[in-house]
Amino acid sequence: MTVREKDGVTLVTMDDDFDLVKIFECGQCFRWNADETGAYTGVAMGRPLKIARDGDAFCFFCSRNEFETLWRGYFDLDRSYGEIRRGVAIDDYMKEASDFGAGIRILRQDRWEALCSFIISQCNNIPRIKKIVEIFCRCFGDEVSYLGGTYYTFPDADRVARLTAEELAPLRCGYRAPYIIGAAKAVSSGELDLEALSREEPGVALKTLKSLNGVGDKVANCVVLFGLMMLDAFPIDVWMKRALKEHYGDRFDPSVFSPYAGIAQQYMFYFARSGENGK
DNA sequence: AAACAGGCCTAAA
DNA sequence: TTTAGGCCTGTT
Repeated sequence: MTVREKDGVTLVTMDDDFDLVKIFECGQCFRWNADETGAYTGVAMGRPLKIARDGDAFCFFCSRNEFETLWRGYFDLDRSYGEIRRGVAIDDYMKEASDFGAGIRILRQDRWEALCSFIISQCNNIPRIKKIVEIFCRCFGDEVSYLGGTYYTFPDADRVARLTAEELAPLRCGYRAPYIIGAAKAVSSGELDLEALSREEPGVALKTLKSLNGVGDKVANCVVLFGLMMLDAFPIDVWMKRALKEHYGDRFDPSVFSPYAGIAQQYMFYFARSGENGK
C-alpha cells in the first residue's frame, strides 16, 4: 500500500483486497451510497468521506492525516484479507463464495452505531434499513458540510437516550423504537460499556448484548462482528441458514473457519444473496 | 388482499 | 429446548 497526498486529497494504492462495491454492498453497513460515477460517499465516526476509484488507486477526499488517523483503521487496511480469503476456502463451495466476494473487507464501525443499526435491521430489508437510518441521522444527528453538500452524523447514545418513542415516529421503525431507546439508555448511563465490551471474550460480549431488550442472537452476533470487530463471530440470518443447510446439512460448526468465521460468513452471505436483484 | 421481510419476545408444550 | 403467534411498516 502506498499513500500520498496530492492537491488536498489522498491517493492510496492497494495491494490487498479492496473493492468499494463489495465492501459497501455486502450488507455490513447502511450509510454509504454510490453516485453516478461509482464513487461512494458516507459518514462514519462523525466524519463524511468520499472515495473514488482513480485508475489503479483510490482517491480518498480527505487529508493524509485524516486518512491515517481515521480511515486506515476504519477500512482495516493493515490486515491481509487476501490471505484470510484463501484460508477460509476450505472446500469447493467456499472457494467459489470467497472468489466471488474477493475485495470485501470488514469495516471497523462505530460500536453504538452498529448496535443501533442492527436493532433496526431486524425483519427489514436493506433499502428500508438505510432509509430509517438516514432519517434518524437527519432528525437527531449533527449537520456537517462537506464538498458542497450537507451530511448528518449518526446521533450519539446520549442524545437518543433523551428521546421518547413518540419522537422516533418519523423513522417509521415501528416496534423497534423502544428497543433503540432502551439500548441508548444502557449505553448512555454507562450500564453498557461497549468500549470495555470490545476487550472481553466474544462469548461474554454476546451474552451481554443479548441482555438488551430487542437484541437476540442474530443482532448480537452482528454487533460483535461489525461493531466490536471480533472477526470470529458468525451471525446466522435466513440467508445463511439456507446456505448452510444446502451445503453443509443440518449441523455446522463455524469454528472450522476460526479465527475468521465472521469473514467466511460474509463471503457466504454475499454469495448467497447475489441472486437477488436490486435489494 | 394476504403474505412476507437480513428477528425478537412471550407463552405454552 | 423447541414452537407458534404477534408485532410496526412497506412492498409485492
